[in-house]
Formats: sequence, structure tokens, C-alpha cells
Amino acid sequence: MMVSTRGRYALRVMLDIAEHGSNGENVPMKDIAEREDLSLKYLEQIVPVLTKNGMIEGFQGKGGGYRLTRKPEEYTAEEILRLTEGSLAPVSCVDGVSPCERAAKCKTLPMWEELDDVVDTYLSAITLSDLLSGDKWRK
Amino acid sequence: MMVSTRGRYALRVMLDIAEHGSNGENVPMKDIAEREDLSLKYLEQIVPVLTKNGMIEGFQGKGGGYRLTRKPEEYTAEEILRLTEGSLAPVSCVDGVSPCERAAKCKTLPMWEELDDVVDTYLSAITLSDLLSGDKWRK
DNA sequence: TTATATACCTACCTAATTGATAGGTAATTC
DNA sequence: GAATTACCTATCAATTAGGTAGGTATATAA
Repeated sequence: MMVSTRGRYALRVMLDIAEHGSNGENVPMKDIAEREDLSLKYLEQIVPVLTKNGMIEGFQGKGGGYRLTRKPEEYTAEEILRLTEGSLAPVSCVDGVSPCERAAKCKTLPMWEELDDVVDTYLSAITLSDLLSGDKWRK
Repeated sequence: MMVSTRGRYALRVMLDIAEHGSNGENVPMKDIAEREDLSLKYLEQIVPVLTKNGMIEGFQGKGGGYRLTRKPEEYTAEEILRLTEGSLAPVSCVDGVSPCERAAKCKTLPMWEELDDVVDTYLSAITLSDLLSGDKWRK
């Protein structure tokens, strides 16, 4: 599996904020967890990477919650997934942290590199608003 | 990670057999393990799925080893990986064995399905002989 | 017939990762 | 000052990844 629950849930959290905070309201994580049927405690563990990287802003206290920092069409699936998953590499050979000494003579490496690129290109072409509308996949 | 060592090693085993058994010789797994610098015992655990599905033939006894059952250009990377990995799904949502009750209303599912398709299409267009020659990736 | 080389089979093991749960503290508003 | 929210850190059970280990069955060659 290339994408775990972390990335998938993060994407759903972003979509939920986009949908329920479209007028600038703060969207509490508790509400998101209930609507999306996800564990609040687990989400609290996944979300910090999004705030720390400026994808969303969190406001504490009563009436607090989260807001997007950009418009939905300005987020790609790729950047949200990359932040939360760490790497989207289909094999460790191309994750940038596992140097392989056989790389120079490996007959399969070019294929993995191109596959990594294919996936990256696909996910980079999808924005939060594409996902919200669903138009791209409507028959 | 979508593809583990199982699939990657299987692909390298197939390539090694293609390369060193091109005149119909049997290629012993011990030789493959040495050339590819992989654990023989681990390979012995990965390879049976290839013989059982008719991708290669094994011959016991002295002078034994493995042979391809088709020409290199008649194998795709996709089928070798699918056999050894079980599933190439980028997320469990589309692996066919993890039914999700939210599927009908999930805004991200169509994207995962299309991504799965993109990957499958890419890997299906690559044959063993493409990997052997490397021409597809030569600049 | 015997030694050797090979595929083939099954059990086991360790470390890392996944997918959470749990119990707090800090800040903000009413 | 009570309630509500984000934020922080520790722990944990189950699964998976990536092997190791030790054998048996079969074929060939001397």
C-alpha cells in the first residue's frame, strides 16, 4: 500500500474543512471526526503536520476550529498526501532516503523512477475543488 | 510503499533468467542469488508463486534450475508484480478485499480508482525485454 | 550405487509500521 | 470560572516486512 490511513484521512479532513468552512467559519475537529466517522484522537495526531506547514490554521478556545489558508482550487492532492505520508514513492528505491549501491547497474530502477513520476503527475493535477465537485469522474 | 522486496526481487529473478537462460539453459537459483546479491533462502520463498502460475519452470537435480515458459517480450511487469505482491492497489480502498461502507458517498474514492488504473496501465505496457534492453529510458 | 546438486517445503524470528487509545495541558470565549 | 477547543506526548496491540534455518524430494554424473 502506497497511501495509508494517515494520508487518506488528512485528505478527507481537508475536504471537510473546505465544505463546512466555506464562509470562513472555524471547523472544529470534533465535528469532522463525527461527520467522517473517524477517531478524534487519531485525527489530532495526523493534523499537526498540516498546521505546521501552513495548509490550515487552528484556533483554540470556544468557537475555535480549523480554517483553510488558501482556496480549495489552490491545494493539490499530491502536496497534502506528501506532507502526511512523508513519501509517495512506490518503492523504497526512489524515496530519496534509501541509497542503493546497485543503482548504477539496476535494470528496474528507471522503471520505478518513471512510475514515481507518473503517480506524482497524476496526483498533482487534482485539486481539493476537483474532489469536492467530483466533476472529473462524472460519466 | 506499494511494491515490497517480494515483487522487486521477483522481477530481478525473471530478468536474470531471461538474460542467463536465453539459449534454453536451466538457471539455478543459487547463481541468481549470487549475481543479484540476494538471500537464496528468501528467494526460495518468493519464487514458488511464479512456478505455480506457469511463469517459469523448475527442474530438480544436478544441472537443474529455472527456465522461462514464454519469450521475454511476452511478460509484463504488471503480471509479475501482481502475482508476487498480491495486490498493486495504492490504497486498501481499491484492493477488492476491503469493502468500505462509505464508498457510495466517498469523495476521494474515484481518484483512488483512477490512480490504481493509471499505475496498472503503466506497468502493463512494460515487458521483460523492455527492461532488459533499457531502451525505453535511454536519453 | 553413491555423491552431488538442485528444487521444493515449512517453521520460526525480529524489527518496524500501522492504526489507533489514553490522559493530559494551554488558550480562548461566554 | 465554566466550557470548549486546539495541542502535546506516551503507550499499545496487531500486522507486515524481510528475512533465517533446517529439512526433504528428485535428478544427474562419477
